[in-house]
Amino acid sequence: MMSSTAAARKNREFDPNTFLAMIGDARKILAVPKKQTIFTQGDEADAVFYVQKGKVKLTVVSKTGKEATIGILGEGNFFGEGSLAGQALRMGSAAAMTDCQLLRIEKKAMMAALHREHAFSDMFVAYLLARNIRYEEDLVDQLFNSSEKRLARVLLMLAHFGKEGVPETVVPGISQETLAEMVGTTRSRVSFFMNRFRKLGFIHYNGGLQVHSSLLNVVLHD
Amino acid sequence: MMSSTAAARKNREFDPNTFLAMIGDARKILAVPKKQTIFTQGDEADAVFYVQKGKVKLTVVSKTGKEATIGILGEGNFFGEGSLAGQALRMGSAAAMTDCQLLRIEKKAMMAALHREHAFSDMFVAYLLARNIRYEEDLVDQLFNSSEKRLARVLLMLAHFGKEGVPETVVPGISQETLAEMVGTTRSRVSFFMNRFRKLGFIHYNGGLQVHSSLLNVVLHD
DNA sequence: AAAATACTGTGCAAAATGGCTCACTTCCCG
DNA sequence: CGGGAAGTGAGCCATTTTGCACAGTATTTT
Repeated sequence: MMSSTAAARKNREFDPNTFLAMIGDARKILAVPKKQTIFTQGDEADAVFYVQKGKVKLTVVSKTGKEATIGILGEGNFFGEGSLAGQALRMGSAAAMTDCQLLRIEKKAMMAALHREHAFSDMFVAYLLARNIRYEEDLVDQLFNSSEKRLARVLLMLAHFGKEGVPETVVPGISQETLAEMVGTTRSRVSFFMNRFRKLGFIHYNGGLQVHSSLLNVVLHD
Repeated sequence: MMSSTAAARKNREFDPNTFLAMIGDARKILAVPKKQTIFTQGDEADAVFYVQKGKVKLTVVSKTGKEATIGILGEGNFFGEGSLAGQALRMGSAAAMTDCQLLRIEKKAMMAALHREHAFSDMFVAYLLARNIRYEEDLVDQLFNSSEKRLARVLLMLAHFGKEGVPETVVPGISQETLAEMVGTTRSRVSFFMNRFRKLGFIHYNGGLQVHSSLLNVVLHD
């Protein structure tokens, strides 16, 4: 789940401008206001998106109605790439968590660019590799850890940690419900652990939610 | 987890020969006997592998000693690609489950080929996209489903289902222990469910383990 | 073929989790 | 500004899952 932090950091190499230049004009810049839907599970999938600014939430709804949050993407991330691999329909939904500036790139144009420009496909391969690593980590996390540790990990990944490990405010307006969907547990459980973390001084409410790096102890220790 | 079936099917386009031709000679063909280790978590990572024949198991060991199986890869799959993304050390281990024929490609050669040959990088991008989709599915599966359903899904993915949905023997010699590591539960739980599946006629022991497609009902229904 | 190993089927108590309810508190919108 | 919707903190109890422990059955090894 999530990805902003780690991915964005690893993806410094993806310069939006260089990127833009390569696509030509089969791309549109979209200004999406907070809370607006970008696409919905089941829609036809014929374009890839790139986040230039803002945060996007990806979710999936199961046959039984349960909802899961697959990731929260920030600047420098792609989403909707499934379409490139032949998925005709969106397997999940995407919505803006904050006001966003997105790039919408037609599947055709994207594939043409990938095939044409070395630098572009090099970049995209690097991106996909980074993404793969993150999915693998998430999966391992699910296989190994308890919901408490998974929550701690999600919080740490959502926190940016500015210059000196200074606690930074986590994506403002992320509800316990969403956290539960990312961790794969219930909201009441999240509430329970959040309070525990607060009592132990690992997190702090100050208008927004702040995460202290000592929360790492929860992830590392038993 | 796993991947042989789905991935292998989607990856028909990856013709080993075409593939081989593009790499030049910075690749070695390895014949790895069953049960032999290919690389170990913590080793230096300076090459990518490609499965030409056989099954390979990828595992990770947690700080607390727990073991998880990330995937079982068959023909047409790559592994160890983390190295391409800058991971200096192996994040997990790889071992041959059957006698294998592998291609070992030096990181340098791989990156050069990706940068040089359009067709090759097109192919690799397609591969990575497919891989991403599988990881996403696995993650969603973990977030949504009970361990019983996850086990059912793993069994279905391991089964090949030849021509007409005919039950095929699952990777011979896969222990309940390994299944437990893939599903993210305990062996006793796997034993419990396997017996349930057997009593309900979803699976069948005949020398090896056979999976009946009706097992799908477990995944689909409540 | 005997001995040593690996696998599997069960049973059980302890611990973790899922699902609800209910009482606040906040925040947003008309 | 009031009302309503959304988000939180708690508590409770039925289930599920974990963690062992053990005995019986294959498999391998020597």
